[in-house]
Amino acid sequence: MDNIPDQTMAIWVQLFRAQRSARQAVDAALKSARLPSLETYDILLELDRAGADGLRAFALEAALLLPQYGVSRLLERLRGQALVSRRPSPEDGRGVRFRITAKGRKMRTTMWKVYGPVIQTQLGGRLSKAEARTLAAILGKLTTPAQP
Amino acid sequence: MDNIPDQTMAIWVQLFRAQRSARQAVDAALKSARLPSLETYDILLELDRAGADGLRAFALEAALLLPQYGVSRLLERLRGQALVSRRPSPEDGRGVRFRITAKGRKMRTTMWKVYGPVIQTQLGGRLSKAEARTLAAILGKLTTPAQP
DNA sequence: CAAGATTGATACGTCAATCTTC
DNA sequence: GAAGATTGACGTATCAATCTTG
Repeated sequence: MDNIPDQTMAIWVQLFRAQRSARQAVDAALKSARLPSLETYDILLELDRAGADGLRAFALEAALLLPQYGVSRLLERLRGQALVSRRPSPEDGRGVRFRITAKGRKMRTTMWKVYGPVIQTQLGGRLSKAEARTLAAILGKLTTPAQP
Repeated sequence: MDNIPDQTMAIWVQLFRAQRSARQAVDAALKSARLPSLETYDILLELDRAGADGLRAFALEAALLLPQYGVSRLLERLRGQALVSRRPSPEDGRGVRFRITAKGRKMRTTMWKVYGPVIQTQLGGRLSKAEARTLAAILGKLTTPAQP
């Protein structure tokens, strides 16, 4: 009657739980340190890597898989906290370039000191090297390849 | 300088992506069929399993790992759509019992017809049985055991 | 006072409409 | 007209305060 194999359901449930468990641990650690969200970290990381030229909003959309308005609203808030700055894009009158500020760079470092150890405890520290390699290989097969 | 091994970061990124990829596929399928969210499905499933006596709100909190107010607000909406019903708990004057309605049961079935095939395509269908077993076993190690 | 549950105020996410420049 | 980006309106999530019964 129910044609979905039990194994599929088991994987789905485990994948869901494992991710939620790790994610909640990170969220809780950041919050208890009164630091911004993981999403903010990801944006700061992208902008830090991008260097002096910064990034266009659509590049952040692609990198973080956020919708346009999500990037727009999030960057608006980060700018309010002076973690990023913006200026019109020189090469495209429609565009905007965002750069990380010195304060933003410092914030990212502070966040990493909390974030890094948590994922080490939650993930790396619970698996042998062989298990970690196996896990990464199998999970890689599950990530959606580009859609038609 | 950076003491978190690359492997830990790799697992975290892959775990995150794999879950997001599957989750987004499910969300998109439900939305394009104009059906309620996965969270709603989970509540309906719990209530369906609970049978005629239904469940207390705090039992749903525990089962779904939602905060109190989350359960309260979500059930309030589901009741608005007549998918669940509520009545005062006979054994505890503070409590409330929620039950799934016939309409709710039908909705759950309808949702499963969309939801099930998507996870089969996204997850089970991409792995061999051996990989699936290995994956489930390793992921099981990552789920947080009870906190002190 | 603690447990169960709800609610007001507020923050954040989402959709569709909009504006500007290409 | 399409791409890049923002915004108003609305729905949902979150926190702290509250209410009731144990």
